[in-house]
Amino acid sequence: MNWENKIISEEQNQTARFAKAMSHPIRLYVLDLLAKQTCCYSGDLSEILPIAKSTLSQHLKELKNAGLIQGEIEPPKVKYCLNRDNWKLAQKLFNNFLR
Amino acid sequence: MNWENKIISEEQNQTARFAKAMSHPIRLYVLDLLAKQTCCYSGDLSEILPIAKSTLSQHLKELKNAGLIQGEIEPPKVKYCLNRDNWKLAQKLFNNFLR
DNA sequence: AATTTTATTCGTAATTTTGCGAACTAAATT
DNA sequence: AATTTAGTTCGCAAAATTACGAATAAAATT
Repeated sequence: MNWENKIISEEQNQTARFAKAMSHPIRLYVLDLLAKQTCCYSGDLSEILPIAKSTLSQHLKELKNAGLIQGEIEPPKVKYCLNRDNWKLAQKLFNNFLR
Repeated sequence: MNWENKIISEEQNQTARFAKAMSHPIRLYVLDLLAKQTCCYSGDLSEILPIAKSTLSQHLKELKNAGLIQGEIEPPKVKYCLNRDNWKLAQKLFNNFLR
């Protein structure tokens, strides 16, 4: 869903992509948590959130695809952290957009 | 899609709702336009945007349902404007969230 | 009264999203 | 070598989203 028809700018497309990643309460919760602390394990999230592990995995994958988080393998666990660069980019884009 | 399971706060749910409204390039474009000028007619948007009028109507309806815009009937046209109160709320929520 | 203008709603189809449990992977432990 | 632990991927179903054209609505103009 990338309107490159010169009507919608690349900046707008990127903002929409970030918004989409944030548009599900579970994903927003995960981002919120990661923004407030350093990192967390997938298992910690799985204990808190009332969804199947496979569903959580999918949401984490979407956040990764959107570039907002990254996962480091610490066998047998996976530690997730914010992607700080893209988080800053999101700040910038939404700040501009909502001005 | 409103997780009122005390795990996800009402603030987070509201932020996710706004994000969802912003998650489509066409809707983002409309919001961007309305934020930069005062108001505009549905017909103006229809001329600019490469989608059917009925599709545009649906997107405008979603933005209205999310509380981000409002339409005033000026027969036979409809003038759309930002809902400034909720726009401010969105600013606040995203500012907090992305901090 | 018939027509024109502007926009919405309806009906429908294609695609995407969301969610689950079962099956699988990969490393660590027994 | 078998088991345990932590997560992901697969296969599937239900629901939501996106999009279109046709039909409709409502006021203004002819």
